[in-house]
Amino acid sequence: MNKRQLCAQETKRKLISTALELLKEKGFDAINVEDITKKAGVAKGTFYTYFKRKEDIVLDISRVPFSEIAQELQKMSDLKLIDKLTHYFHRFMECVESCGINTCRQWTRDVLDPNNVPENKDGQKWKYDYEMLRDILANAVNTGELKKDTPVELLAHVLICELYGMMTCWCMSDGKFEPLDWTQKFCEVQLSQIFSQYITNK
Amino acid sequence: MNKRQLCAQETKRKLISTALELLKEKGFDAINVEDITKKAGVAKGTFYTYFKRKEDIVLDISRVPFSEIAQELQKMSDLKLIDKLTHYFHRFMECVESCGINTCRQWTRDVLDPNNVPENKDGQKWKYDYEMLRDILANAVNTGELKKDTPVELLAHVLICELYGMMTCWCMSDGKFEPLDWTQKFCEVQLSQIFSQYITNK
DNA sequence: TGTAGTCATTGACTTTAGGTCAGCGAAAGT
DNA sequence: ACTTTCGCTGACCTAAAGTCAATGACTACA
Repeated sequence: MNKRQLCAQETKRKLISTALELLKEKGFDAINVEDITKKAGVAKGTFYTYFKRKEDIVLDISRVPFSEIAQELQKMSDLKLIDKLTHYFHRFMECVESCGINTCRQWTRDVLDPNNVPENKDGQKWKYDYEMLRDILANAVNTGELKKDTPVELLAHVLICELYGMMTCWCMSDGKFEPLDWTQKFCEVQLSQIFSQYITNK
Repeated sequence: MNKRQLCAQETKRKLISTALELLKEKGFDAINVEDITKKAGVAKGTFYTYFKRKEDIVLDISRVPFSEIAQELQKMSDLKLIDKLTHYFHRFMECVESCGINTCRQWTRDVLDPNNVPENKDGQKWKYDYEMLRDILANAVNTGELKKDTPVELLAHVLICELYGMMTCWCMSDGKFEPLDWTQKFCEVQLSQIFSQYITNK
């Protein structure tokens, strides 16, 4: 990687971190592209070298932390199903919370943006999350931790709805509850409940 | 109500129904205020007599159908808890689906809009829905259908997250699954599961 | 029935901010 | 040393949200 590429990478990183700061502080609608570029020390046009639209930078902000969760899960294949799911829920909400409610709110709005929903775009993130959960469950069926007749897809769908719903409700509530507390309670009280009739005692 | 007020009411109704048509067809971002007013046969300025911002009309579209659900539930006080909840989930998703995915998507984006989140604004709709569910559960505790030690708030929260999550995921999926089918399956397979340890056999 | 007042309606106008692009110059390639 | 590449610049463009003074049909009251 040569000097020019390093500079470009640094500029993009600077834009993303500056945008995150401003988003946390003021929210997406209250800032404009020039606010971001001025604070980052570049010209307005530079923004559009890295992001097609103002909204796109929000999706980039979350990309790194979320991709880490997937990597973590692969290293935990020996954990029990409930513990694995608890970890996933916990880490997901941890990412959500660390980005701040303004960022998370705009991220959700972005993902619901018709421009991002079509195939292969960021609106499909929910699908990767769903598939990850489905694979975890399917794996538990294979290892015999869950019964053969477990409705894997339905349960994965229930879980993904719960997760995204928790995030959505948190944003709607304007941060009136602690997402990590609720997640923990949910995992403690409801996770085993949801799986009770499918879990074996192996 | 005099002629002038009737005309005004009719104009607003016309704007709302025209907007719903256009939203279903093209989506929020693809239409502008003039598209709505032209098709409704009024001038652009008239729009702003009834709605402060372009976004506000979407919230009004959903107000009537959703308020009907609350009324229905009050007439069903003799139903069993699970049946009551099943009805609520079913009717909620029916409203969601009948508005069309574009409208629903924008409605969710609207409700997440920082301008609508503060106290007393439409962003708090989730709270009314949560309170409605909480009251249904609290009532079931009073009648003895649920045990005294039922964690009413946690369960109401789980349900509201599931409901809003289902809607959010449907929008994100670009309509790749049938919300009514999924709701029905969820109610059949999971509702009794969620309450299993709290339900009495009275 | 006449007249003063109200208010829904109008559409030209303002404003704002997202997005474009031709040109620049430092770095890379030869 | 010369050419090419490409990240960066910022003045400029443009679309569309939102404003407002003027209008005239309707209401209210004498």
